[in-house]
Amino acid sequence: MHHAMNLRELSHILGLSQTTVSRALNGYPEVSEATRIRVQTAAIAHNYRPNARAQGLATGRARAIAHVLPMSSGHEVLNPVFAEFIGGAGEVYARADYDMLLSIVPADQEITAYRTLAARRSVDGVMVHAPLVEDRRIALLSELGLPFVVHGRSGSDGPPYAWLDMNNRRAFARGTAHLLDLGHLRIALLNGLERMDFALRRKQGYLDALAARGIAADPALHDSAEMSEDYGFEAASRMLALPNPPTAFLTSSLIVAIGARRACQDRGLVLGRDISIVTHDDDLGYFRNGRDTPYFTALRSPMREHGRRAAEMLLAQIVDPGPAPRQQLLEAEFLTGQSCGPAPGP
Amino acid sequence: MHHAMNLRELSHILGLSQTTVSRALNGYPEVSEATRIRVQTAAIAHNYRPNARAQGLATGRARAIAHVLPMSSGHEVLNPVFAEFIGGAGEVYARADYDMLLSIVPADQEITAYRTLAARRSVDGVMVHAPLVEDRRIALLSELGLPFVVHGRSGSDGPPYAWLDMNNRRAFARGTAHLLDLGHLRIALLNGLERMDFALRRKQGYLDALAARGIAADPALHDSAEMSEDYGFEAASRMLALPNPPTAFLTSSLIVAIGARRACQDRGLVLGRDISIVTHDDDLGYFRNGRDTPYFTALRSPMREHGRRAAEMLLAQIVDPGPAPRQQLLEAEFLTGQSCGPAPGP
DNA sequence: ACAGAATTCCAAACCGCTTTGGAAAGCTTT
DNA sequence: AAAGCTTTCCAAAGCGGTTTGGAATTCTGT
Repeated sequence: MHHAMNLRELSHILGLSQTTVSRALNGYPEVSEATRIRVQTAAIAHNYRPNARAQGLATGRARAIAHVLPMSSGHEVLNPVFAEFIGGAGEVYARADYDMLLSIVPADQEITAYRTLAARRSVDGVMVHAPLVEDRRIALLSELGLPFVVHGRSGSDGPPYAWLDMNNRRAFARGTAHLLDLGHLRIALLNGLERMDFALRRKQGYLDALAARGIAADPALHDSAEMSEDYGFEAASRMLALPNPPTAFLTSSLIVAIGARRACQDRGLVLGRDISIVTHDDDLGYFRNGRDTPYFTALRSPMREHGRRAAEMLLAQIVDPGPAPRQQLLEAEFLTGQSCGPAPGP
Repeated sequence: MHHAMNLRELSHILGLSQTTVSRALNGYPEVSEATRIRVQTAAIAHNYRPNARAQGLATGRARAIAHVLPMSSGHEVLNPVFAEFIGGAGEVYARADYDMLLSIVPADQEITAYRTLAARRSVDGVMVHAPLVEDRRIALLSELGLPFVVHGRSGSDGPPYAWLDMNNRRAFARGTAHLLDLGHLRIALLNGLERMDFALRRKQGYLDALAARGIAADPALHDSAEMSEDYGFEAASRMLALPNPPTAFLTSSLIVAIGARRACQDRGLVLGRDISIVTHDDDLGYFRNGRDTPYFTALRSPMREHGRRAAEMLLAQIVDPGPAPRQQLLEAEFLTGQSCGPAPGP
């Protein structure tokens, strides 16, 4: 275990001042090319890297981004969707030499967590995950003057802010329309929690498509909960046991679809013949919708790519806070799989 | 947007020196209780929190832990198992007022990433994920003098280091024995990548149990790959198509088991009657093995809890580097589900 | 050969905190 | 009232970088 080399020591070794060494390493023009090379090779040879905290203190920039994940007493911490998004964002940060700070805080301390982040100057920016229909974080962060990007949106009013979202409403309208085109009339929606902004928009899309064909939505065919395999299984089982069961499901995630599939299979229903499923697909690395050809007919929206783009937006905003906040609305890709077929005859 | 309050300003407001204010806030005894209260209320009123980088620079401690996740060109970044572990660790860090630094780096730059972390003094400790059978990181971190805890183990030789692992070998021996007890003779193993230490140990456990009954392992009933749903599906499908197919599967994760289940169901086999599955279960929040009663017969090893414990080990080691590195070997819990039955007669 | 410009380097201030070594003030003792 | 303790506070020196304002040196042009 050797002590860490620091700037003073390195400059002593080189017989130069700290100023010159610092400038040589940071690419300032006031230093001759010869000394720059000499300094750089010495830095590598002695394994010198500037102390992150000293550098941060001097420059006033943390070169770090925070992702705050609320942890309710339940289990919804780092779900696979967050994980994939964070993976994408992390790639971008790594390339740009930014650190990622992951804060996992009890849900009721989330606001405090943001305030602390700002007051302590721990990070240069914040990524906001999973916005609610009404989300206080957006106003808070604007007030704190901390650059941020929201993955998703929240409501529709208020001053503009930077966000990146998929067009949930259109995607779910499209999925519903696809099932309607196949003749399905009893289409069930297994949605996420509808205090989440994205889930509400998805429901609106579903209702839009039904309304466009003059079909009344049946409340018995609509459920909303945290997305998990057994939620999909239980909700689908319950609906299939109705006197007038659905002939198709629209699910809000692949995991829910898998649960729904299990429910169908348990009742001996064959997917694509007796029953149809259209699902949203976040394109998770560890849970793919089929290897090469899609298994479920799906609306795909690649989370990893969302993470990359959102991170790039945030970094750009930090480097140049000037321009008005940007927005990106991405369309989901429609994938035809093997999980859909025409509505079975009566 | 207001500027951040700092110590100097706060001390001016209070008419005290920075020293006194700092000591009042950090609980030193040299300050009267009256001024301490006066200082504390003023700090809250003016929303003062010490600048993280200045504090770190002065104390020499970062109050941060790094988790480095290698990102190969494939997709194995933040898999759900990592995510769950990190969630558990993050809870502990938050309670202890530590930050979590998540570094996502290209796999070939992982060693550099650790060196940089050490040289820049970015963190006080490191968590090592997913150790390989031969893992260079352990020697490197020892050499760098950076406290670390390994989640898992690597090989068996070399100087001791801190780790937390489940008893993979015993767990898989037990799972195999359970199937043997049910009369199964053709038991397939769908393992993870066997350059990972945990996967090799699991294979050993499987072989142990077979050997204990004098049964030769059939290479056709053994596969190993990155754990995903479609790997489970494809490997199981392939094996079921053999002239002499397996009557039971032992899978290395719930996700693989779900894929295997799909393969069985596609061939019309009923789980627990025609075919049995025993799986390892990491007890992931978002992918539970049944809601209240287990669906799959499983060896459960709660990842979240692993994360908590490993984080506690690491923090303890940072606070007091004195004692010899600790190790924790946890036993998996055996859960009886509905996925197993006696071997079908010939 | 010399003034003036350009190049190359450095001493010192600063970022915001902690912590050391006293100093000043308040209380007992004798 | 002086001496000796506590109690309470402060000035100043780090921590390890970046950056400003000059100074010393070398390079031009005449």
